[in-house]
Amino acid sequence: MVPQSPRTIRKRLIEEQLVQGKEFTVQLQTLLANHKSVSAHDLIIKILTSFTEALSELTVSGSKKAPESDSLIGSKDSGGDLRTKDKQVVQDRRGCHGKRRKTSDSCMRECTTTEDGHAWRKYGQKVILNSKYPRCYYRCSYKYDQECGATKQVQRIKEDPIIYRITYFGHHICKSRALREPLHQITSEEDSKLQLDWKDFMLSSHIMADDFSLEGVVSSMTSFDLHGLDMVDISKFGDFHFEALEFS
DNA sequence: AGTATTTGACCCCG
DNA sequence: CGGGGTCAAATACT
Repeated sequence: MVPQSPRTIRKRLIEEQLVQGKEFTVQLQTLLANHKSVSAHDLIIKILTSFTEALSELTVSGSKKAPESDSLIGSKDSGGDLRTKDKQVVQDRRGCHGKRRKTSDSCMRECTTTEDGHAWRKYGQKVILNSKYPRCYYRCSYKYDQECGATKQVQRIKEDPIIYRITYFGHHICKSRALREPLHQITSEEDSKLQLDWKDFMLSSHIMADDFSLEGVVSSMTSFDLHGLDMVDISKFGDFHFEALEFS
């Protein structure tokens, strides 16, 4: 008997949780098909527990994120070397936040679309050394509404077909845009686009086939809370998204 | 008018 | 010291 490494054990635990989550969801699908939505909430809770367990396993190491000391007006930090310029604005704290650590939890994927079902607000763009295309910085649109700390970076890496490298940081604790909108407000055109976007997103996760892609899928799933599920057509996510959960 | 994006300033960290 | 992440004023959009 070869002793299993902690990594292997963790991976097995995560796999168990995800497989269980998959089974629960299949049950839920059957249940909803039979219009017995009474115990659906129980199943949803089980599903969320499974994914949350798996997610916490994935993020337990290296996720010691520095709390964002959001701009306290007037409290200059110890450095405080605001450059002297004619147009200097007093108490300008631009760029005062700590640089993101490489160890902070992140996942990367390469997609043909930047759409991922979440609402993002662009807050910056930078030219990157030795890169043909600029890198764009996005934060969750609900950063302040729902204190959601998720961010992502998008950088085009290839033309024809256009491929974007998208790096996600943090996890959404908000309800995503798609889930906030009542189903009847989504036009058929938007609906089919959403499906394509999701398919592309999930397929790209499959292509990446590493721990991080798995984390991305799981973090996406955990944003489906009870209220969201009330509004969303679950069958939309039924056919394709689990193929991304298979371990390679 | 309210909201989103652009863009240069600012500064942390390797 | 400079690359790159974030801020926020200016600008564009709806």
